[in-house]
Amino acid sequence: MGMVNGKPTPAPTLRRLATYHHFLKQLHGLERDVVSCTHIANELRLDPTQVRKDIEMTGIVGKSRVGYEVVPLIDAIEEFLGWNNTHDAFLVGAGHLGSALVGYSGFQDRGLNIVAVFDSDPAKIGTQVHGREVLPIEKLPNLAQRMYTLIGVIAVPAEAAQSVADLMVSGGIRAIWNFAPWPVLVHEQVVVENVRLSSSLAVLTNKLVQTLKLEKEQGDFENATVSSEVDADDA
Amino acid sequence: MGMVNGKPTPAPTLRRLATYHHFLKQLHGLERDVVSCTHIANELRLDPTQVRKDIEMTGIVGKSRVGYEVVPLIDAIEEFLGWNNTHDAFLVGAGHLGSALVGYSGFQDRGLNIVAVFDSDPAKIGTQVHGREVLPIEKLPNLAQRMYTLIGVIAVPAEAAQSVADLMVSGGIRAIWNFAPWPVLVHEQVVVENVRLSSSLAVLTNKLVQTLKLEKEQGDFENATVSSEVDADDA
DNA sequence: TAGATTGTTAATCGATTAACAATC
DNA sequence: TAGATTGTTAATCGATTAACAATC
Repeated sequence: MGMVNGKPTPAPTLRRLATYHHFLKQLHGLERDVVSCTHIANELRLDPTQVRKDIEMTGIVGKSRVGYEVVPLIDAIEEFLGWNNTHDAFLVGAGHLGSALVGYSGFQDRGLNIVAVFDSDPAKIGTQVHGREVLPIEKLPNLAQRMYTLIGVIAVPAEAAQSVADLMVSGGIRAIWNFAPWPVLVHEQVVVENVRLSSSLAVLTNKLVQTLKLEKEQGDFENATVSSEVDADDA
Repeated sequence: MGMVNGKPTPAPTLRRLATYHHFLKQLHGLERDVVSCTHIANELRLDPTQVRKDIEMTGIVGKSRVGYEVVPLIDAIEEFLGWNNTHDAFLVGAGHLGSALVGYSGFQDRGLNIVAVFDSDPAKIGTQVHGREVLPIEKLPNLAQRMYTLIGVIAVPAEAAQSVADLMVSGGIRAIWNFAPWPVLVHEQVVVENVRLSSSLAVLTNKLVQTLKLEKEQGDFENATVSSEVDADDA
Protein backbone atom coordinates (compact mmCIF):
# COMPACT_ATOMS: atom_id res chain seq x y z
CA MET A 1 0.00 0.00 0.00
CA GLY A 2 1.33 3.41 -1.01
CA MET A 3 4.69 4.20 -2.60
CA VAL A 4 4.52 0.89 -4.48
CA ASN A 5 6.79 2.21 -7.23
CA GLY A 6 9.34 3.44 -4.68
CA LYS A 7 8.74 7.09 -5.53
CA PRO A 8 7.92 9.36 -2.61
CA THR A 9 4.45 10.89 -2.64
CA PRO A 10 4.41 14.55 -3.77
CA ALA A 11 4.01 16.94 -0.83
CA PRO A 12 0.92 18.66 -2.35
CA THR A 13 -0.85 15.28 -2.39
CA LEU A 14 0.02 14.64 1.26
CA ARG A 15 -1.21 18.11 2.24
CA ARG A 16 -4.53 17.58 0.48
CA LEU A 17 -4.96 14.12 2.01
CA ALA A 18 -4.82 15.76 5.44
CA THR A 19 -7.68 18.04 4.41
CA TYR A 20 -9.73 15.16 2.98
CA HIS A 21 -9.17 13.37 6.30
CA HIS A 22 -10.68 16.29 8.19
CA PHE A 23 -13.68 16.40 5.86
CA LEU A 24 -14.22 12.63 6.02
CA LYS A 25 -14.22 12.70 9.82
CA GLN A 26 -17.00 15.29 9.61
CA LEU A 27 -18.95 13.13 7.14
CA HIS A 28 -18.52 10.16 9.45
CA GLY A 29 -19.99 12.23 12.28
CA LEU A 30 -22.98 12.90 10.03
CA GLU A 31 -23.38 9.12 9.54
CA ARG A 32 -22.59 9.25 5.83
CA ASP A 33 -21.02 5.92 4.89
CA VAL A 34 -20.00 6.45 1.26
CA VAL A 35 -18.45 9.39 -0.58
CA SER A 36 -17.36 10.09 -4.17
CA CYS A 37 -14.34 12.05 -5.37
CA THR A 38 -16.74 14.48 -7.03
CA HIS A 39 -18.30 15.21 -3.67
CA ILE A 40 -14.96 15.87 -1.97
CA ALA A 41 -13.79 17.93 -4.94
CA ASN A 42 -16.91 20.12 -4.91
CA GLU A 43 -16.58 20.72 -1.20
CA LEU A 44 -12.94 21.81 -1.50
CA ARG A 45 -13.13 23.45 -4.94
CA LEU A 46 -10.66 20.99 -6.40
CA ASP A 47 -10.48 18.95 -9.58
CA PRO A 48 -12.21 15.54 -9.14
CA THR A 49 -9.40 13.76 -11.03
CA GLN A 50 -6.89 15.24 -8.64
CA VAL A 51 -8.85 13.98 -5.65
CA ARG A 52 -9.06 10.52 -7.24
CA LYS A 53 -5.30 10.39 -7.89
CA ASP A 54 -4.58 11.55 -4.36
CA ILE A 55 -6.80 8.86 -2.89
CA GLU A 56 -5.29 6.25 -5.22
CA MET A 57 -1.93 6.83 -3.48
CA THR A 58 -3.32 5.33 -0.27
CA GLY A 59 -3.93 2.04 -2.11
CA ILE A 60 -7.66 1.88 -1.41
CA VAL A 61 -10.03 0.75 -4.20
CA GLY A 62 -13.44 2.32 -4.76
CA LYS A 63 -16.71 1.07 -6.16
CA SER A 64 -17.87 2.20 -9.61
CA ARG A 65 -20.96 4.37 -9.54
CA VAL A 66 -20.78 4.58 -5.71
CA GLY A 67 -17.45 5.92 -4.53
CA TYR A 68 -15.50 5.00 -1.42
CA GLU A 69 -16.70 3.74 1.94
CA VAL A 70 -16.01 6.53 4.43
CA VAL A 71 -14.57 4.53 7.33
CA PRO A 72 -12.14 2.39 5.28
CA LEU A 73 -11.08 5.54 3.42
CA ILE A 74 -10.37 7.35 6.70
CA ASP A 75 -8.39 4.31 7.88
CA ALA A 76 -6.41 4.12 4.62
CA ILE A 77 -5.50 7.81 4.79
CA GLU A 78 -4.52 7.51 8.45
CA GLU A 79 -2.30 4.53 7.75
CA PHE A 80 -0.74 6.25 4.73
CA LEU A 81 -0.01 9.45 6.68
CA GLY A 82 1.22 7.55 9.72
CA TRP A 83 -1.68 8.77 11.81
CA ASN A 84 -2.94 5.31 12.82
CA ASN A 85 -0.25 4.85 15.46
CA THR A 86 0.71 7.61 17.88
CA HIS A 87 4.33 8.73 17.79
CA ASP A 88 5.84 10.30 20.89
CA ALA A 89 7.54 13.63 20.26
CA PHE A 90 9.86 16.03 22.08
CA LEU A 91 9.34 19.77 21.77
CA VAL A 92 12.13 22.31 22.28
CA GLY A 93 11.27 25.94 23.11
CA ALA A 94 8.84 26.69 25.93
CA GLY A 95 7.86 30.09 24.52
CA HIS A 96 4.47 31.28 23.31
CA LEU A 97 4.44 29.19 20.13
CA GLY A 98 5.86 26.06 21.75
CA SER A 99 3.30 26.30 24.51
CA ALA A 100 0.48 26.72 21.98
CA LEU A 101 1.64 23.66 20.05
CA VAL A 102 1.74 21.55 23.22
CA GLY A 103 -1.74 22.77 24.14
CA TYR A 104 -3.33 22.01 20.78
CA SER A 105 -5.22 18.76 21.19
CA GLY A 106 -5.71 18.21 17.44
CA PHE A 107 -2.23 16.74 16.96
CA GLN A 108 -3.08 13.85 19.31
CA ASP A 109 -5.57 12.57 16.71
CA ARG A 110 -2.93 12.88 14.00
CA GLY A 111 -0.22 10.65 15.34
CA LEU A 112 1.67 13.27 17.35
CA ASN A 113 1.94 13.05 21.13
CA ILE A 114 4.22 15.67 22.65
CA VAL A 115 5.50 13.92 25.77
CA ALA A 116 8.28 16.25 26.90
CA VAL A 117 9.22 19.93 26.64
CA PHE A 118 12.79 21.27 26.72
CA ASP A 119 14.32 24.72 26.97
CA SER A 120 17.79 26.23 27.35
CA ASP A 121 16.62 29.07 29.62
CA PRO A 122 17.40 28.13 33.28
CA ALA A 123 14.49 30.32 34.40
CA LYS A 124 12.06 28.06 32.56
CA ILE A 125 13.41 24.70 33.77
CA GLY A 126 11.00 23.10 36.23
CA THR A 127 8.02 25.23 35.22
CA GLN A 128 4.99 23.53 33.70
CA VAL A 129 3.69 23.77 30.11
CA HIS A 130 0.22 22.25 29.85
CA GLY A 131 1.04 19.72 32.54
CA ARG A 132 4.50 18.84 31.25
CA GLU A 133 7.57 19.83 33.22
CA VAL A 134 10.15 21.82 31.24
CA LEU A 135 13.45 19.93 31.13
CA PRO A 136 16.97 21.22 30.41
CA ILE A 137 17.88 20.88 26.74
CA GLU A 138 21.05 18.93 27.61
CA LYS A 139 18.92 15.98 28.69
CA LEU A 140 17.29 15.61 25.28
CA PRO A 141 19.71 13.24 23.48
CA ASN A 142 19.87 10.65 26.25
CA LEU A 143 16.17 10.76 26.92
CA ALA A 144 15.35 10.49 23.20
CA GLN A 145 17.54 7.43 22.90
CA ARG A 146 16.11 5.77 26.01
CA MET A 147 12.50 6.46 25.03
CA TYR A 148 13.10 5.70 21.33
CA THR A 149 11.53 9.07 20.46
CA LEU A 150 11.49 9.62 16.69
CA ILE A 151 9.91 13.07 16.29
CA GLY A 152 11.23 16.45 17.41
CA VAL A 153 9.45 19.79 17.24
CA ILE A 154 11.54 22.98 17.12
CA ALA A 155 9.95 26.17 18.44
CA VAL A 156 13.00 28.29 19.18
CA PRO A 157 14.41 31.48 17.57
CA ALA A 158 16.19 31.14 14.22
CA GLU A 159 19.69 31.41 15.72
CA ALA A 160 19.17 28.38 17.96
CA ALA A 161 17.33 26.16 15.47
CA GLN A 162 20.33 24.45 13.86
CA SER A 163 22.00 23.52 17.15
CA VAL A 164 18.71 22.13 18.47
CA ALA A 165 18.32 20.08 15.28
CA ASP A 166 21.85 18.70 15.67
CA LEU A 167 21.11 17.75 19.26
CA MET A 168 17.91 15.99 18.19
CA VAL A 169 19.73 14.02 15.50
CA SER A 170 22.42 13.02 18.01
CA GLY A 171 19.63 11.54 20.14
CA GLY A 172 18.37 9.41 17.26
CA ILE A 173 15.41 11.58 16.30
CA ARG A 174 14.36 10.83 12.70
CA ALA A 175 11.80 13.54 11.91
CA ILE A 176 11.95 17.25 12.71
CA TRP A 177 9.00 19.64 12.55
CA ASN A 178 10.69 23.02 12.42
CA PHE A 179 8.76 26.17 13.36
CA ALA A 180 11.86 28.38 13.50
CA PRO A 181 11.99 30.92 10.64
CA TRP A 182 15.11 29.33 9.18
CA PRO A 183 15.40 25.91 7.44
CA VAL A 184 17.63 23.50 9.37
CA LEU A 185 20.09 21.22 7.58
CA VAL A 186 20.37 17.56 8.57
CA HIS A 187 21.66 14.45 6.83
CA GLU A 188 19.43 12.61 4.38
CA GLN A 189 18.28 9.96 6.84
CA VAL A 190 16.34 12.57 8.82
CA VAL A 191 13.05 14.01 7.58
CA VAL A 192 12.55 17.76 8.00
CA GLU A 193 9.39 19.78 7.51
CA ASN A 194 9.91 23.52 7.75
CA VAL A 195 6.81 25.53 8.59
CA ARG A 196 8.14 29.10 8.13
CA LEU A 197 5.17 31.25 9.03
CA SER A 198 6.78 34.38 7.62
CA SER A 199 6.90 32.73 4.18
CA SER A 200 3.18 32.20 4.45
CA LEU A 201 2.78 35.84 5.51
CA ALA A 202 4.83 36.91 2.49
CA VAL A 203 2.33 35.26 0.14
CA LEU A 204 -0.54 37.03 1.90
CA THR A 205 0.95 40.53 2.02
CA ASN A 206 2.35 40.43 -1.52
CA LYS A 207 -1.02 39.44 -2.96
CA LEU A 208 -2.73 42.10 -0.87
CA VAL A 209 -0.48 44.97 -1.97
CA GLN A 210 -0.54 43.84 -5.61
CA THR A 211 -4.34 43.76 -5.50
CA LEU A 212 -4.51 47.22 -3.94
CA LYS A 213 -1.98 48.60 -6.44
CA LEU A 214 -3.99 47.21 -9.33
CA GLU A 215 -7.19 48.78 -7.99
CA LYS A 216 -5.43 52.11 -7.48
CA GLU A 217 -4.10 52.04 -11.05
CA GLN A 218 -7.56 51.29 -12.40
CA GLY A 219 -8.92 54.13 -10.26
CA ASP A 220 -6.23 56.48 -11.59
CA PHE A 221 -7.00 55.35 -15.13
CA GLU A 222 -10.69 56.09 -14.67
CA ASN A 223 -9.85 59.47 -13.15
CA ALA A 224 -7.48 60.22 -16.01
CA THR A 225 -10.18 59.30 -18.51
CA VAL A 226 -12.63 61.59 -16.76
CA SER A 227 -10.21 64.51 -16.60
CA SER A 228 -9.22 64.14 -20.26
CA GLU A 229 -12.91 64.31 -21.08
CA VAL A 230 -13.08 67.49 -19.00
CA ASP A 231 -10.06 68.81 -20.92
CA ALA A 232 -11.84 68.05 -24.16
CA ASP A 233 -14.82 69.98 -22.90
CA ASP A 234 -12.57 72.93 -22.06
CA ALA A 235 -11.03 73.00 -25.53
CA MET B 1 8.28 47.13 -10.06
CA GLY B 2 7.17 43.51 -9.88
CA MET B 3 4.26 41.86 -11.67
CA VAL B 4 5.05 43.99 -14.74
CA ASN B 5 3.44 41.48 -17.07
CA GLY B 6 0.29 41.38 -14.96
CA LYS B 7 0.85 37.79 -13.91
CA PRO B 8 0.81 37.11 -10.19
CA THR B 9 4.09 35.93 -8.70
CA PRO B 10 4.18 32.16 -8.02
CA ALA B 11 3.73 31.35 -4.33
CA PRO B 12 6.98 29.31 -4.13
CA THR B 13 8.92 32.40 -5.25
CA LEU B 14 7.23 34.56 -2.59
CA ARG B 15 7.99 31.98 0.09
CA ARG B 16 11.65 31.84 -0.87
CA LEU B 17 11.91 35.64 -0.99
CA ALA B 18 10.85 35.71 2.67
CA THR B 19 13.73 33.37 3.48
CA TYR B 20 16.24 35.42 1.45
CA HIS B 21 15.01 38.45 3.39
CA HIS B 22 15.84 36.79 6.68
CA PHE B 23 19.30 35.82 5.45
CA LEU B 24 20.00 39.30 4.03
CA LYS B 25 19.09 40.93 7.33
CA GLN B 26 21.67 38.69 8.98
CA LEU B 27 24.29 39.61 6.36
CA HIS B 28 23.50 43.27 6.91
CA GLY B 29 24.12 42.77 10.63
CA LEU B 30 27.53 41.32 9.70
CA GLU B 31 28.25 44.50 7.70
CA ARG B 32 28.36 42.68 4.36
CA ASP B 33 27.26 45.13 1.68
CA VAL B 34 27.13 42.98 -1.45
CA VAL B 35 25.87 39.47 -2.08
CA SER B 36 25.64 37.17 -5.12
CA CYS B 37 22.88 34.73 -6.01
CA THR B 38 25.45 31.96 -5.80
CA HIS B 39 26.13 32.88 -2.20
CA ILE B 40 22.44 32.88 -1.24
CA ALA B 41 21.90 29.63 -3.16
CA ASN B 42 24.78 27.86 -1.40
CA GLU B 43 23.53 28.98 1.99
CA LEU B 44 20.01 27.65 1.35
CA ARG B 45 20.94 24.66 -0.85
CA LEU B 46 19.02 26.09 -3.80
CA ASP B 47 19.74 26.47 -7.52
CA PRO B 48 21.51 29.82 -8.23
CA THR B 49 19.36 30.41 -11.32
CA GLN B 50 16.26 30.00 -9.22
CA VAL B 51 17.51 32.57 -6.72
CA ARG B 52 18.31 34.97 -9.59
CA LYS B 53 14.84 34.58 -11.10
CA ASP B 54 13.20 35.07 -7.72
CA ILE B 55 15.17 38.28 -7.11
CA GLU B 56 14.43 39.45 -10.65
CA MET B 57 10.72 39.53 -9.70
CA THR B 58 11.38 42.37 -7.28
CA GLY B 59 12.62 44.53 -10.17
CA ILE B 60 16.08 45.20 -8.75
CA VAL B 61 19.12 45.07 -11.09
CA GLY B 62 22.44 43.63 -10.04
CA LYS B 63 26.04 44.30 -11.02
CA SER B 64 27.92 41.82 -13.18
CA ARG B 65 30.78 40.08 -11.44
CA VAL B 66 29.66 41.60 -8.09
CA GLY B 67 26.07 40.74 -7.26
CA TYR B 68 23.49 42.86 -5.47
CA GLU B 69 23.92 45.55 -2.86
CA VAL B 70 22.49 44.11 0.36
CA VAL B 71 20.51 47.12 1.61
CA PRO B 72 18.78 47.99 -1.68
CA LEU B 73 18.00 44.28 -2.13
CA ILE B 74 16.41 44.09 1.33
CA ASP B 75 14.40 47.22 0.51
CA ALA B 76 13.29 45.82 -2.85
CA ILE B 77 12.13 42.55 -1.29
CA GLU B 78 10.32 44.39 1.49
CA GLU B 79 8.51 46.61 -0.98
CA PHE B 80 7.63 43.65 -3.17
CA LEU B 81 6.27 41.63 -0.24
CA GLY B 82 4.44 44.62 1.24
CA TRP B 83 6.70 44.61 4.27
CA ASN B 84 7.87 48.22 3.91
CA ASN B 85 4.66 49.65 5.35
CA THR B 86 2.98 48.22 8.43
CA HIS B 87 -0.57 46.96 7.99
CA ASP B 88 -2.87 46.87 10.99
CA ALA B 89 -4.54 43.50 11.53
CA PHE B 90 -7.36 42.03 13.62
CA LEU B 91 -7.01 38.59 15.14
CA VAL B 92 -9.97 36.40 16.05
CA GLY B 93 -9.55 33.59 18.58
CA ALA B 94 -7.92 34.31 21.94
CA GLY B 95 -6.83 30.71 22.50
CA HIS B 96 -3.32 29.30 22.77
CA LEU B 97 -2.41 29.74 19.11
CA GLY B 98 -4.00 33.18 18.77
CA SER B 99 -2.19 34.34 21.87
CA ALA B 100 1.13 33.00 20.55
CA LEU B 101 0.66 34.82 17.24
CA VAL B 102 -0.08 38.11 19.01
CA GLY B 103 2.99 37.62 21.18
CA TYR B 104 5.39 36.88 18.33
CA SER B 105 7.31 40.09 17.68
CA GLY B 106 8.70 38.95 14.32
CA PHE B 107 5.53 39.83 12.41
CA GLN B 108 5.96 43.51 13.35
CA ASP B 109 9.06 43.63 11.13
CA ARG B 110 7.14 41.99 8.31
CA GLY B 111 4.30 44.42 7.80
CA LEU B 112 1.87 42.87 10.25
CA ASN B 113 0.71 44.73 13.37
CA ILE B 114 -2.02 42.95 15.30
CA VAL B 115 -3.91 45.84 16.92
CA ALA B 116 -7.01 44.09 18.25
CA VAL B 117 -8.07 40.64 19.44
CA PHE B 118 -11.62 39.28 19.25
CA ASP B 119 -13.38 36.23 20.65
CA SER B 120 -16.90 34.86 20.82
CA ASP B 121 -16.49 33.41 24.32
CA PRO B 122 -18.05 35.83 26.87
CA ALA B 123 -15.62 34.55 29.51
CA LYS B 124 -12.69 35.87 27.50
CA ILE B 125 -14.09 39.34 26.73
CA GLY B 126 -12.27 42.00 28.69
CA THR B 127 -9.25 39.80 29.49
CA GLN B 128 -5.86 40.83 28.14
CA VAL B 129 -3.76 39.10 25.48
CA HIS B 130 -0.24 40.53 25.40
CA GLY B 131 -1.54 43.97 26.40
CA ARG B 132 -4.53 43.95 24.07
CA GLU B 133 -8.04 43.76 25.48
CA VAL B 134 -10.17 40.96 24.04
CA LEU B 135 -13.25 42.41 22.30
CA PRO B 136 -16.55 40.72 21.43
CA ILE B 137 -16.55 39.32 17.89
CA GLU B 138 -19.71 41.28 17.01
CA LYS B 139 -17.74 44.53 17.13
CA LEU B 140 -15.31 43.43 14.41
CA PRO B 141 -17.09 44.58 11.21
CA ASN B 142 -17.79 48.13 12.41
CA LEU B 143 -14.34 48.53 13.92
CA ALA B 144 -12.64 47.17 10.79
CA GLN B 145 -14.52 49.65 8.64
CA ARG B 146 -13.78 52.61 10.93
CA MET B 147 -10.09 51.75 11.26
CA TYR B 148 -9.74 50.76 7.59
CA THR B 149 -8.20 47.44 8.70
CA LEU B 150 -7.29 45.27 5.71
CA ILE B 151 -5.86 42.10 7.29
CA GLY B 152 -7.62 39.51 9.44
CA VAL B 153 -6.03 36.55 11.22
CA ILE B 154 -8.21 33.53 12.03
CA ALA B 155 -7.16 31.35 14.98
CA VAL B 156 -10.44 29.62 15.85
CA PRO B 157 -11.60 25.96 15.55
CA ALA B 158 -12.49 24.66 12.08
CA GLU B 159 -16.25 24.90 12.65
CA ALA B 160 -16.12 28.64 13.36
CA ALA B 161 -13.61 29.62 10.65
CA GLN B 162 -16.02 30.25 7.78
CA SER B 163 -18.39 32.45 9.79
CA VAL B 164 -15.44 34.48 11.10
CA ALA B 165 -14.18 34.91 7.53
CA ASP B 166 -17.62 36.11 6.41
CA LEU B 167 -17.70 38.60 9.27
CA MET B 168 -14.24 39.87 8.30
CA VAL B 169 -15.24 40.33 4.67
CA SER B 170 -18.40 42.19 5.75
CA GLY B 171 -16.13 44.62 7.60
CA GLY B 172 -14.09 45.30 4.46
CA ILE B 173 -11.11 43.11 5.30
CA ARG B 174 -9.19 42.23 2.13
CA ALA B 175 -6.68 39.61 3.26
CA ILE B 176 -7.22 36.65 5.57
CA TRP B 177 -4.47 34.61 7.20
CA ASN B 178 -6.25 31.43 8.20
CA PHE B 179 -4.80 29.15 10.89
CA ALA B 180 -7.97 27.08 11.26
CA PRO B 181 -7.55 23.53 9.90
CA TRP B 182 -10.12 24.10 7.17
CA PRO B 183 -9.80 26.35 4.09
CA VAL B 184 -12.27 29.25 4.14
CA LEU B 185 -14.12 30.34 0.99
CA VAL B 186 -14.42 34.03 0.14
CA HIS B 187 -15.07 35.96 -3.06
CA GLU B 188 -12.21 36.63 -5.47
CA GLN B 189 -11.51 40.17 -4.26
CA VAL B 190 -10.26 38.83 -0.92
CA VAL B 191 -6.86 37.19 -0.55
CA VAL B 192 -6.70 34.05 1.60
CA GLU B 193 -3.64 32.22 2.84
CA ASN B 194 -4.43 28.94 4.59
CA VAL B 195 -1.73 27.71 6.96
CA ARG B 196 -3.12 24.26 7.85
CA LEU B 197 -0.57 22.90 10.30
CA SER B 198 -1.99 19.39 10.09
CA SER B 199 -1.18 19.33 6.36
CA SER B 200 2.39 20.13 7.26
CA LEU B 201 2.32 17.38 9.89
CA ALA B 202 0.98 14.96 7.26
CA VAL B 203 4.08 15.51 5.12
CA LEU B 204 6.34 14.88 8.11
CA THR B 205 4.65 11.74 9.41
CA ASN B 206 4.15 10.16 5.99
CA LYS B 207 7.82 10.59 5.11
CA LEU B 208 8.84 9.23 8.51
CA VAL B 209 6.75 6.07 8.29
CA GLN B 210 7.75 5.45 4.66
CA THR B 211 11.40 5.79 5.65
CA LEU B 212 10.98 3.41 8.58
CA LYS B 213 9.05 0.92 6.44
CA LEU B 214 11.80 0.97 3.81
CA GLU B 215 14.49 0.36 6.42
CA LYS B 216 12.48 -2.50 7.92
CA GLU B 217 12.08 -4.11 4.49
CA GLN B 218 15.79 -3.83 3.84
CA GLY B 219 16.45 -5.32 7.29
CA ASP B 220 14.06 -8.21 6.52
CA PHE B 221 15.76 -8.72 3.15
CA GLU B 222 19.18 -8.92 4.78
CA ASN B 223 17.85 -11.34 7.41
CA ALA B 224 16.24 -13.45 4.67
CA THR B 225 19.55 -13.50 2.80
CA VAL B 226 21.40 -14.58 5.94
CA SER B 227 18.92 -17.34 6.77
CA SER B 228 18.98 -18.68 3.21
CA GLU B 229 22.74 -18.85 3.50
CA VAL B 230 22.29 -20.74 6.75
CA ASP B 231 19.85 -23.04 4.95
CA ALA B 232 22.44 -23.59 2.26
CA ASP B 233 24.96 -24.52 4.90
CA ASP B 234 22.49 -26.99 6.35
CA ALA B 235 21.87 -28.65 3.02
C1' DT C 1 42.49 40.15 -19.96
C1' DA C 2 40.23 36.28 -17.51
C1' DG C 3 36.64 34.99 -14.84
C1' DA C 4 32.72 35.54 -11.97
C1' DT C 5 28.48 37.13 -12.22
C1' DT C 6 24.00 38.91 -14.13
C1' DG C 7 20.30 38.46 -17.41
C1' DT C 8 17.70 35.79 -20.72
C1' DT C 9 16.21 32.09 -23.54
C1' DA C 10 15.58 27.05 -24.07
C1' DA C 11 14.98 22.39 -22.13
C1' DT C 12 13.43 19.53 -18.61
C1' DC C 13 10.74 17.97 -15.09
C1' DG C 14 6.74 17.24 -12.33
C1' DA C 15 2.09 18.21 -11.13
C1' DT C 16 -2.41 19.22 -12.77
C1' DT C 17 -6.02 18.60 -15.88
C1' DA C 18 -8.38 16.40 -19.77
C1' DA C 19 -9.96 12.35 -22.23
C1' DC C 20 -11.77 8.01 -22.27
C1' DA C 21 -12.36 3.08 -21.28
C1' DA C 22 -14.21 -0.07 -17.68
C1' DT C 23 -17.56 -1.02 -14.23
C1' DC C 24 -21.79 -1.82 -11.88
C1' DT D 1 -30.21 -0.12 -19.80
C1' DA D 2 -28.42 4.56 -18.82
C1' DG D 3 -25.53 7.08 -16.20
C1' DA D 4 -22.46 8.10 -12.52
C1' DT D 5 -18.39 6.81 -11.00
C1' DT D 6 -13.66 4.62 -10.77
C1' DG D 7 -9.27 3.78 -12.92
C1' DT D 8 -5.83 4.87 -16.34
C1' DT D 9 -3.50 7.00 -20.07
C1' DA D 10 -2.48 11.32 -22.63
C1' DA D 11 -2.10 16.37 -22.88
C1' DT D 12 -1.29 20.58 -20.76
C1' DC D 13 0.56 23.73 -17.78
C1' DG D 14 3.82 25.84 -14.76
C1' DA D 15 7.98 25.78 -12.18
C1' DT D 16 12.68 24.39 -12.07
C1' DT D 17 16.94 23.73 -14.16
C1' DA D 18 20.30 24.08 -17.92
C1' DA D 19 22.66 26.69 -21.48
C1' DC D 20 24.70 30.66 -23.00
C1' DA D 21 25.33 35.56 -24.20
C1' DA D 22 26.45 40.07 -22.04
C1' DT D 23 28.92 42.63 -18.67
C1' DC D 24 32.51 44.65 -15.96
